[in-house]
Amino acid sequence: MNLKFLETFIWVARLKSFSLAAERLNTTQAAVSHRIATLERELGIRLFERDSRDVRLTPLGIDAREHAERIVRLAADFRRRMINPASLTGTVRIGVIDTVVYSWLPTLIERVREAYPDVVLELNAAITPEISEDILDGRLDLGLMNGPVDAPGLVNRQLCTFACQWVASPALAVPDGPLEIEDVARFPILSFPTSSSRHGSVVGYFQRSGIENIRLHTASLATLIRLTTDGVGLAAIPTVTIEREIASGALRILPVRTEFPAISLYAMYLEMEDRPLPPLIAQMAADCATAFCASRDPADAW
Amino acid sequence: MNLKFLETFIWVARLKSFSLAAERLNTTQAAVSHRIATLERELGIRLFERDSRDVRLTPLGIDAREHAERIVRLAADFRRRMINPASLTGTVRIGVIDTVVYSWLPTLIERVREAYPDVVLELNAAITPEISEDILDGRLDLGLMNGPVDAPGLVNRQLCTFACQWVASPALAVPDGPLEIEDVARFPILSFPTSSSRHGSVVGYFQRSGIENIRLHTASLATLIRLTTDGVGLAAIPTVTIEREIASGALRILPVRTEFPAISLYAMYLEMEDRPLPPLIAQMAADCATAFCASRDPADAW
DNA sequence: GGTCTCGAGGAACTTCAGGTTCACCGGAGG
DNA sequence: CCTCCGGTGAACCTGAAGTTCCTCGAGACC
Repeated sequence: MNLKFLETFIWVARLKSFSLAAERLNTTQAAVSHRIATLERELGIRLFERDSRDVRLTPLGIDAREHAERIVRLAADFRRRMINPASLTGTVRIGVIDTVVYSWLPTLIERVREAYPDVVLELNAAITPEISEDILDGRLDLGLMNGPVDAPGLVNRQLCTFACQWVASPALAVPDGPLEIEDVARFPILSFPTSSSRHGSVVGYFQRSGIENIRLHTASLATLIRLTTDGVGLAAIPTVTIEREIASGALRILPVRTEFPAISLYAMYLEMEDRPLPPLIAQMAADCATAFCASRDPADAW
Repeated sequence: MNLKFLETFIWVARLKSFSLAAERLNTTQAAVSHRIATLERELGIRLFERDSRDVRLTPLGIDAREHAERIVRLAADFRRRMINPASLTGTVRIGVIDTVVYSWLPTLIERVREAYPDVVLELNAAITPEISEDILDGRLDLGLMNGPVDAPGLVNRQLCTFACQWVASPALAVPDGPLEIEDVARFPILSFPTSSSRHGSVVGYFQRSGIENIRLHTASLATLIRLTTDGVGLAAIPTVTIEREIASGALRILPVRTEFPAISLYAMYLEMEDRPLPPLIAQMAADCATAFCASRDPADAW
């Protein structure tokens, strides 16, 4: 019995397909078929019921899966704990959303450099749905993004939550004092890229209050901030990412009654026997996020 | 990472020697060296401190050993639970002491035949020290004997305890009524083979009462029973092994004040990744022993 | 009904991890 | 100083596992 075989078994069970599991494990479908057949022969039991339609676990297989997952998890844990950080090498491809870039990402990069001097980070700023797809398709190793995302085998690790506030340039003619959501909707709204999860929050925010006709502009966070400081409109942004603009007076927080929902950041990766780094870096990210929140107003970040 | 490598690591840690571990694992010392080196390279840490004197675990190695044992145990457990009994084949070499032969061994053989039809049992009756040595040297797979025995990697599983009573032939001129230990010592004493653990009990029994000069004869249990029924002397024997002789009146139990110590039976085997049968048969032996005790006077067997 | 597609399984060949053999080395001990 | 003992390193070998390619069976679609 072999850990790789158990891992293969788990992936076939998760994805209910030999060929998808093969793809995920970077091997051929025949190899997966062979591994499962070997396991079944070794144990003398049938793990999967196959027909041309799909692949299902047998009752014994369901049992076996639980055991197998425990063993593989324990083995991964062993590696993670025992491995010497200095000996880790290679490249980790990380997908990040802008919110992370503008909060604790620099700290994380610094800490990774210190802890794993021979590890190269390849950072890709993108939006959550793109990142999660890239992780599932093996183009990225780790995502730092909105969550959680539910997909077979995807580990979601919560990092922190950031409060969002409506902000505007002081130059913009926004009345002083408490604002209703309708007051906000009179201005152009600057939102995140159309297919991003954050864009959905903005649209949902107004829909819940029955407001339909809003003027929406979309852009990435950096551009958003720039446009907002330029007085193009209002934006709901995690306050921790615009500390400088608020301090300098380039942006001011608007006291809107209907609170904009906070966003939760997650680290995500596929648990793989031969890739110890993603969970380790996810752990560091959690540490960085916690440290970051501790140094901020608990109303803004927790 | 590979379960076989972890198992090798554990054995080197247990035996504190590469070559002994190699012997135990039926491979060459170079292979063991290679496996450890691979593990150490993979983890980037040193697991053992070697010098010409001996092999010791490093502090990190001590940590690793605990994790490794947990993983290997879980994997063995997985096999044991999932494996289809009907698919098990091969020969299991079992060492048994006579007490087991004369109590529940036939039941065990029957049950094994039913549960594992393709498994061949090779039985060897011997005394405890011989059996345990044969297990440690790989000449036997399982022992059913006195215990416990403490040796690295040896699993001791308690099965049952049998009370021992002094018995004699009614033909022998043993006075009726309660006997003192000194009364017993006046007769020739029939004991177990000199190097057996049971022989030690007999000698110790008299020594504790300060009795030195006893006439001792030694033989295996079967011969012992025969000699005792023939009136050669007295013997302290597990009552459950001489039920027939007592029922027929060939032997009678002597009411000796100083109780002879009961004996505990254990199943013993070396936990090995690729040998699922010994623990399974040990489990069946425990079941047989429990059933056997349940059908006897709880004062005789428990 | 023919045929197209999709996924599992099987056969033959290839690859490489891991094993074996053997020479070497360093310390202990006569 | 020599020898023994036990671990290491290197070269070569073996076999388990992987790859490639083919077959097969079951829908799905025309």
